[in-house]
Amino acid sequence: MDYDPHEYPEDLDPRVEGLVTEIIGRVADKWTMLVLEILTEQGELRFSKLRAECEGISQKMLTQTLRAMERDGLVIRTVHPVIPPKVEYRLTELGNTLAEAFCGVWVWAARNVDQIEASRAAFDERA
Amino acid sequence: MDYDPHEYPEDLDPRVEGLVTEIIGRVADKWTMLVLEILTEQGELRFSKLRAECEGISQKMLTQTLRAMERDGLVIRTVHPVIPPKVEYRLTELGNTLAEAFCGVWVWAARNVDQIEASRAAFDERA
DNA sequence: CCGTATCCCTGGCGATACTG
DNA sequence: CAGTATCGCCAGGGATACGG
Repeated sequence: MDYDPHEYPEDLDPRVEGLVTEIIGRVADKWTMLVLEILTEQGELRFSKLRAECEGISQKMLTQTLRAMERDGLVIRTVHPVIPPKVEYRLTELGNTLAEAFCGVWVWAARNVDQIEASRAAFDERA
Repeated sequence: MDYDPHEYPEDLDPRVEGLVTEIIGRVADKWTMLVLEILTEQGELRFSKLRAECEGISQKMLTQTLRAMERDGLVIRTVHPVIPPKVEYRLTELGNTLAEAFCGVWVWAARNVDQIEASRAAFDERA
């Protein structure tokens, strides 16, 4: 290592900048955010319940989203060895902190829905 | 209207829930977040400069992203009637508040890069 | 019930060329 | 320089069927 990372503010360190962008890209997608929100509110849920909550997600996408989240250490997947199978998902501590970080975005969106709709209407009017 | 919206916490109001989800989906994408970040740090930028900062974005995607952000009221587009054309973009007040909301996510990502990488390595190992 | 595998197709996105 | 238009690709994601 050529330099002390503590010389740089976290988000300006060129070593992590690319990684951060990549992680943001991974995590900032519709379904991930929704799963995060749902698990935050409802705690541990089994696959089918989670799917029902996700309104319109396909089984494929939910599985895919959960796998990626598990890989990133955001959720814990618990398989209960019973028949029929029962698999439950809950957030890790890391997942909880991410949900917390995103919380501000949800609040922002809820708070500014009207203004955004108005802006869109005005924009579409001019065109 | 059948009920008083003030009876519900903002994010549980069924009328706005769908809209919020839609807005999140719109706004939580890689390029939007990056543009938000760049304009926050650098203030007003012209198209070409912004493109250079966006490392790997195509002209099409940048135009598209900026249009959508303008429509949502996140950026102001200023056309200087000179030759050659000069167009500058800057955040609106709404854009600034969104950037602020996303700030927590950037900090989270920067702070947890190592843990995420470790989690991924462990996950891939088990497979 | 949960997950994988296969097929298929739409639409997102890059590349390129062209205009004001 | 900034933006639009057109073409073409290929990957994301739905639908379906099957397996543990």
